[in-house]
This record gives sequence, structure tokens and C-alpha cells, in this order.
Amino acid sequence: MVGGRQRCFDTQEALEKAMHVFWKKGFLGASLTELTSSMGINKPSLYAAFGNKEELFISAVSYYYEHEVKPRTALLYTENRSLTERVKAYLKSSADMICDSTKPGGCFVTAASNEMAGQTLPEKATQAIIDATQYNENMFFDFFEAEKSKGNLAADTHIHDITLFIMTLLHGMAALARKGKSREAIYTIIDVAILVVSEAEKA
Amino acid sequence: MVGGRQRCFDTQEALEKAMHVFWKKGFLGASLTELTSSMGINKPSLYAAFGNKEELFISAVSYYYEHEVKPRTALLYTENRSLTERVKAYLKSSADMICDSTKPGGCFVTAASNEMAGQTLPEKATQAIIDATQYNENMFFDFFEAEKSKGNLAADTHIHDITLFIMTLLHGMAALARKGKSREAIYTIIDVAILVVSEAEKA
DNA sequence: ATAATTATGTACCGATCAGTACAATTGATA
DNA sequence: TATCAATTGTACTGATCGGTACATAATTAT
Repeated sequence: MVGGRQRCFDTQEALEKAMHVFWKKGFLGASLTELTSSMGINKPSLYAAFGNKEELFISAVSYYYEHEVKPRTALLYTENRSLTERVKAYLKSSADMICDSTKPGGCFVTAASNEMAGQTLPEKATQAIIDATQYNENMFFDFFEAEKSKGNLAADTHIHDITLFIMTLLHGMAALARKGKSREAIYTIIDVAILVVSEAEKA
Repeated sequence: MVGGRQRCFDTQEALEKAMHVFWKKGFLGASLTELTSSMGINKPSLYAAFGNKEELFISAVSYYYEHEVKPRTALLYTENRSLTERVKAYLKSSADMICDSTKPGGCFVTAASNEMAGQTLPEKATQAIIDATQYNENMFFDFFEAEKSKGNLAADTHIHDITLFIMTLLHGMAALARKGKSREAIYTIIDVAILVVSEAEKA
């Protein structure tokens, strides 16, 4: 074991704080001054632990996916529940997250995608956002495809189309939640939109 | 008539160029260097004609609404077409705009809303975005309310809910279009989502 | 023609940006 | 206890940010 002074902060805790700053302010809007202040560390400590601003951002995206997105996918695979019920559960769980008052509001990746499309992000950060969104879209595509092969969706259902609809719904919900719409409002949107899924589900 | 040297540029043309820069890069991402370069003028000319960066941004938002948003509302009031057909026409017209390859992609106000929610915009710019989004939501609410009173919507239809659904759809479509989804992809999303409206419309 | 007025181009301002050099501090190893 | 490696805090760097002072050019009014 090598010697040396120990870190005075918890890396994961600091990363979570950084994620919240990027989530709220975006990559450009998050200054190192605010980042280090929120993380409770100094700039040299940040650079030693996370590389630079871009690498910290990429780590934050990864942290977000591991802690906020991936765990929710289990709701799609709950047993003894209809396809519609499972999708609805996923969407409402997503609504809980994007409306959580202890978080910055909306979806981090949705917000970052917006910035990314404007080509104001460095190259690797851009790729991280592309990968993250593609991961979710592929996940839903595979999910609906498997459900269709199980006979849980009408034979004439277009997997690609319903996947795009869900992606649209998630991005739209996130946009409204970010602007302050209440959890109840997002819930009613889901109740209205779920009709599309339930109609595609076989009786 | 007062004397003095005449302007060497067209104010409206320059404003349109500025709008495209803000639309693509956002308020923070749009530097004065890029703005003046795209507008084909120098900084003192920009400040003389538009005030400062914030006022230019507000003028760009106003220009966007007058030229890209308001004209489309007429599609909701076309005669001799069903409610569903009119809403569909509006959505597809919106899709044409957010997928137009001669434009920055997506919806300027949706993108700016995202930045606004992160509190990275100056006060008056923030208010301009709030006003713009509220204007559109109110427009749709009033539209659906009037349609319901005409008997074009089922009696148990919740105007507020279907309005929120449309707003979600518009924001979601804009998010996907901004990331490069094709016009055809957005069209199929509309075809899938319109079911919600047609089910609410009386037979 | 001359004066008054407005726009233009250059060259600059202080503030803030991301990133770092360096010395002091801490703690594990020997 | 002495040594060495790693972290910390301070103070700094060049670059870029939004914004402007000022001299010159162009146009109208007198």
C-alpha cells in the first residue's frame, strides 16, 4: 500500500453533488466555481479525482444512469401484471424522479441532449449523451419486441413506432416537469397517454 | 428627418440570423463573436440596433413566435375538417418546422425553456420564455374548450388534461427532432399519438 | 460648403472562464 | 522518528466572455 495523505471527501458523494449542478445548469452553465463549491472541495482536488470538467460531466452522466435510470427498468419486467400496467408503472416511477423536489427537476439526459444537439459540448461528452439516449431507446425497443413475441401486443403493432412514442412521452414529460409542472399533472398526462399502449395490447 | 449615416444591414435579416444562433446554441452558448459573425455586423452596430445580448435574445424569441409559431395556429381553425384532422395538421406542420434542415432543429422555445429552468438566463429573458410557453398552452386550452362547447369533444373530456398531453407531445417531438430524428419518424409518432385525440372526439 | 448626426471598425476594458504551479499539510511506510 | 507520497489551499495563467471608448466614414440639414 502506497502512503500519502488521504482524501478528505467521499468521491461518490462529491460526484452526486456535481451531477446535480450539471443537471440543473447544464455543461456550459456549470462553472468550476459552483461545482467545487457544491462538492465542498477545491479545484486541484477536483482535477486529481475526476480529470477535468468534461470527464467529471461524463462521470456524472454515468452516475445518473446507474442510480436514476437503470434501477427503474425492473418495473417493466414485474410478473403477473399486464403490459399496460407495467409501462404505466415505469412512466409513473419516471414521473416521481423528474418531479422530485430534492432533485433539479426534469431528466438530466434530456436536458443534456438539448445542449448536445447545439454542439456546445466537447466531443467525448457528446458521445456519452448519445450513448445514454440510445441505450434507453434500445432497451424499450427490445422490451416491446419481446412482449410482441410473447403475444402481449397486437400482431400489427409497429415496435419501432410505439418505442418512438414512449421516447417522445418521456422527453415531453421531462420538459414539463423541468418547468415546474406538478407530479399530479404528469400523472394525468400518463393516464391520458397510456391509451396508446393499452390499445396496442391484445385483449 | 434627422441626418446621419445609414445602416449597412437589414435589421430583420440580422435578427433572423441571431435567432438561428440562439436557437442552435442557446443563450449561454451563443457568443457575441458568433452572433456578430453570423449577423454580418460588428459589436457596436449590434448594441446600437438591439440593445445588448439579452434584449437581442428577447427580440429573437418574439421573432420566432411571430414567424414560426403563430402562423400555424390557423390550421386549428380550418373549416369543414374534423377536430382530429385539424390537430393532426397542426402537429405535422409543427413537425415540418422542427425537422426543417434549413433551421437549427427542434423548437427554439423548447430549447430555451430547458436553459431557462436551469436559471442560467437573465431575468427578462426568463420572463420572455415563460410568457411564450404560457401563450401556447393557453391557446390550446382555449381551443379545446371551444371545441368541447361546440360538441366536438366527448362530454367527459378533461380540457386541461388533453392540453397537457398536447404540450408533452410537442415538447417531446421537438426533443427528438433536435437530436436528428427524421420528419418521417416524427410523422409516425403523430400518427400513433393522435389516437388520444380521436378517442376524445365524439363519433 | 459647413455643421450636425448617425453608423462603422478597431482596439480596448474588467470580469470570469477552465485549468495549473507550487508550497504547505497530512498520513502511511520503513 | 524519518522519509516519501498523496492531498490540500492559495495564487496564478492565458483565453474568452459581454460590453464600450473613440476615431473615422457617411449622410442629411442648414
